[in-house]
Amino acid sequence: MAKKAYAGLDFEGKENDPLYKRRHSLAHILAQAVQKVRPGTRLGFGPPVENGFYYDFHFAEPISDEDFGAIEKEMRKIINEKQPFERREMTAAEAVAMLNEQGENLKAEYCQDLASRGESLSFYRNGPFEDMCAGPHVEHTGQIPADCFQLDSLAGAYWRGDEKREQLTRIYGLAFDTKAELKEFVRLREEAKKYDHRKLGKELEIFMISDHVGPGLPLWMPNGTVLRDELENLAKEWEFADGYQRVATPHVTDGKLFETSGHLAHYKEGMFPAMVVDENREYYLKPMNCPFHHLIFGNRPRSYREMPIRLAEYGQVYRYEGSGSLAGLLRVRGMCMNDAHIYCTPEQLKDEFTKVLDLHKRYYEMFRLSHFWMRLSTHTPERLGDKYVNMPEDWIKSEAVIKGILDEIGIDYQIGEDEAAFYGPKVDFQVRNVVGREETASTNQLDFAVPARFNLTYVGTDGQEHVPYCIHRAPLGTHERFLAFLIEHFKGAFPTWMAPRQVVVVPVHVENFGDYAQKVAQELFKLGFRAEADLGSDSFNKKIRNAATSKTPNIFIVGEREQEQQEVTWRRYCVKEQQTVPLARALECLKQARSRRVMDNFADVEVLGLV
RNA sequence: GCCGUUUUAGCUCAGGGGUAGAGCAACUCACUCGUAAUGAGUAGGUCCGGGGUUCGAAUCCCCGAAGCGGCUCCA
Repeated sequence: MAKKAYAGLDFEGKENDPLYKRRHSLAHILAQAVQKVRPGTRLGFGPPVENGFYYDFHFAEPISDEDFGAIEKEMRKIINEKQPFERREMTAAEAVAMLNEQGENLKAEYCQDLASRGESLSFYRNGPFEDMCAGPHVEHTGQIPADCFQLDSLAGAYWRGDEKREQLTRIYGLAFDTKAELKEFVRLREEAKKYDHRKLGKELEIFMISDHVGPGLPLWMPNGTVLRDELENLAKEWEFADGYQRVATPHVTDGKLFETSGHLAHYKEGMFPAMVVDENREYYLKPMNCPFHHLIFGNRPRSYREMPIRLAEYGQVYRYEGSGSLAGLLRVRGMCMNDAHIYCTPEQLKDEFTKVLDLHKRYYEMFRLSHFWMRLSTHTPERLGDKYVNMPEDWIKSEAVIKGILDEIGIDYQIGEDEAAFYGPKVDFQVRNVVGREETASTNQLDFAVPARFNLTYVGTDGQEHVPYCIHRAPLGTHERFLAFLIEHFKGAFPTWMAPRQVVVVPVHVENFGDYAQKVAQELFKLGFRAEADLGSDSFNKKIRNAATSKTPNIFIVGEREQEQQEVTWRRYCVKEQQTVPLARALECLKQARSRRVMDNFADVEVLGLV
């Protein structure tokens, strides 16, 4: 069931899909229009993509999205002209000569490469425009509805994805089957902005990023810290049950540690620069926890009898991410990993790796993340000794083991060729949440190289020393990314067990029922709930509104009847109906919801039925 | 890091060469209300930072920072 990955998109077998063809043809139409509006513009690539198409251009003069109107107008004109697409083939020499004569040096270069690989070159012409292209296309431009596309955005993009090459200007366009679908896509995208974790994180006071500290270094506010703590408690419980032991290690270290591990050789530019102190020792902020765990494992001789050894840590790490790639909590420079390293024997590898993948599934199912798939990142033999450790047999063997496990588990997976870590293959989990954000939630690696560098061994049944395998695993990835993802998935409304404020008690009238409200809040507080009575001077309606806009999962309303009967009227954030129940029962239900980690932020989940 | 773009009160935003405006939030007073905004008042700004042009810059120009959309990278 392995699929070939196409840069995050799966176009396999879609070339003949009519929408794919229209998007592809629209890219050509865009290029034709741009060259009309801006003569002398050179062409890069212009493929169809998930929601439309793009084309990369090299402009003589900078362009802005204010030019979109003119370009779109030209595109619609081309569509009106019903230009037929005509395919022709050329020899490489002819094509290169023609492209060079046209001044299309980028295309000519690519053409050269294809020709040297002996590939045949096809060209598509429509109207005055011709582009080297594998096709297929619509028969004529009139087959594209003029109201089903729009130009979307402008972006920089390197020629052939290489940052050392020319920076081109990419124009993105959206295109769908119908105008309604286009409008719906734009609407949903706007809607999703309301749930962006950066917006909700600010509104709900979850985290802040201050320029006084620096970009990519989030400060977790009280509400956000509750979320982290709850997540951490969950992980601790599950890891305890799975036989993990917790460890804690420093944020800085002598750089020799990362020389030994190989990280300094492979990822130095991704680390904060060294601090030189005492006797010119170079200290680094740690970008990874593994070498520390390796030292703990290697602290004394180990026997096969105590394997596997599973060392877990919520470890804070620091990576110098490029300034342009920072994004809210999704890409930061200081982050806390749900990290662990499992040291095991070759015989235990399959079992341990399977358990790790199963743990992922448990988390995703629990958080109702139903759209996830795996990506197996493998090595390429040509880059052994350079990007990858030169241990060809271990690569082949371990990739086969992991493939076997993935096929057995039966979750969809893609192969990411040439994307492994330097010390072994990776298995990433890719997740999509309810607002459509797609992220790598966690990356897990098999490591058959670094333990040996730390001289890690265990004594086997044969009395000989063996080097253990190491599984790096982080099912919740980092606090930062995972919570960013959850904030959006939950649209800011957390289940009772996680919610920063779990219950707010609202009296109908403060003077008359304020004392009872306070008593209810006290009861909740005694049970360890994060609860509060709203005794302020706002109107009753305003208090309900405040409780709702703060996305507090439970509102307890108390008035005359509730006070007399020792009841509360329970209104859940996500549910329209409310119910009046005895206080004792409400407390018991909440306790259950908390201890069972019920996902009561979803409307279909019942809470009152828990007792 | 690269390309494009944005930055005005705690928040969301309007304005624009003659030294700033709204709503919400905050604070004060009155109101005490049965299911999503009670009313009145008060206070609040180095218009991102630095330089330049100008009689005068928040507004125009240059440099920088940060945010956003992409690209590159992502142990």
